[in-house]
Amino acid sequence: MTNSRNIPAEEKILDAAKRVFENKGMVGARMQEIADEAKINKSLLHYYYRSKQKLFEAVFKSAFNKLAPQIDTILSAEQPICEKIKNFTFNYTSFMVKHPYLPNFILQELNRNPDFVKDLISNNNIPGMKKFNNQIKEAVDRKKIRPIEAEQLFINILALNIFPFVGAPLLKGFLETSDKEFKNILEKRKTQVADFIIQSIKL
Amino acid sequence: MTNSRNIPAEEKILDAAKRVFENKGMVGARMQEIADEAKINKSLLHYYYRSKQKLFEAVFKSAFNKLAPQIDTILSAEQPICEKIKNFTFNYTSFMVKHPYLPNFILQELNRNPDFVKDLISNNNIPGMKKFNNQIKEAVDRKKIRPIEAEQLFINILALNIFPFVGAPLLKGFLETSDKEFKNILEKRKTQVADFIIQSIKL
DNA sequence: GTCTATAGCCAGATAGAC
DNA sequence: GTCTATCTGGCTATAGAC
Repeated sequence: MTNSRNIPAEEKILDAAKRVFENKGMVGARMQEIADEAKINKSLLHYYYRSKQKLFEAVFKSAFNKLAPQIDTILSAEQPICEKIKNFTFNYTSFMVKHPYLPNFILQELNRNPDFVKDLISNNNIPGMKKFNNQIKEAVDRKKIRPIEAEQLFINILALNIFPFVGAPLLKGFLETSDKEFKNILEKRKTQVADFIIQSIKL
Repeated sequence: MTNSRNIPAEEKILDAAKRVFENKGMVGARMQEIADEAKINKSLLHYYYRSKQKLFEAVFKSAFNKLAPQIDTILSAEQPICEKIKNFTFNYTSFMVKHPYLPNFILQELNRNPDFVKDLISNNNIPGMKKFNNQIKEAVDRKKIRPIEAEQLFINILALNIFPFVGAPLLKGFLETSDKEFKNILEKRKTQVADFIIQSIKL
């Protein structure tokens, strides 16, 4: 029964909530700020989402459901390993440049409440490590790549791709770069990270 | 004029504040919880540190001053590049296994307030990238390592070492490992990360 | 569905006795 | 220096008119 001509209030709220929560986190966010951002009365937030916690969960799930499929491609896409790494690196970094707060938001909230992960991953039909494990074992056995454990390779791939966004302020500090220069560095990483990894595992 | 026989209150407060802030962050921490943790009356916190903000800053600076010198060794230690990477990886991971909340705390707060970095790094007589830049350029020119930009290598080294701690809940979820197994994986990284990097840059 | 007003709680900070 | 009691403000959440 929502007003169907304009953008429905429920949607405006969720959009605003995403912006505020992703910036300030669950604890730092204020319902008033979300209402202002949505240009809507504060009590409507409760009308549509009952509580701050419920609104937060809607935002968090939506964010996680954006990130998880990206990561999943590394695990289960049907591609030779090197091609996979190249594609993932390029796609992931392109995506994150557009949503730079996303990884930080997710990691911050997961560290606050580590139990979240289990629900989310099992609900999200993620095939887990099995397939990736097999792919790496096979590639090692057939002497296509140097011996490496699938787990360690997986961590390395995620680390090299995700950390530049989570650690941006630290990196900017040590590198003494402006925001613009840093963006440039990220741009280069779209291809260089894959090269770095492949160089390390190729025979 | 502080009581000098027992552990001084000021010190007990700072210790307790470290534990609480590093767990909950500035916004999530409660003065009452810090007081309880220190087994001290809440108003003493204000007596010694005036405000939550001031207490937080003391904790944050102390944390940053633990982390920064570690990172600095990558930039300015007098060692051949490969040896440097091996030492850093081993030392950093050993250190972080003992303080697993530290990197997450620092990154979270830096993302909340990115301007912090400038003060901290300039006050901390960190020589910056210059030396590292020269070292890498020279190694490349003398054909000791494959061509790579110092900035990118620096980011890669930090990413591979820091991310496993910041991203632990996410990684545990995807890898489907228990805490114990994950600790084991980290243990292996003390040497494997260096091998991974060196493999990638060696000729 | 949308608004105003306010209840109810909790946290940081201070006053003031000892 | 340390304690108890309390002020003050800010925030989530709800009641109730329209």
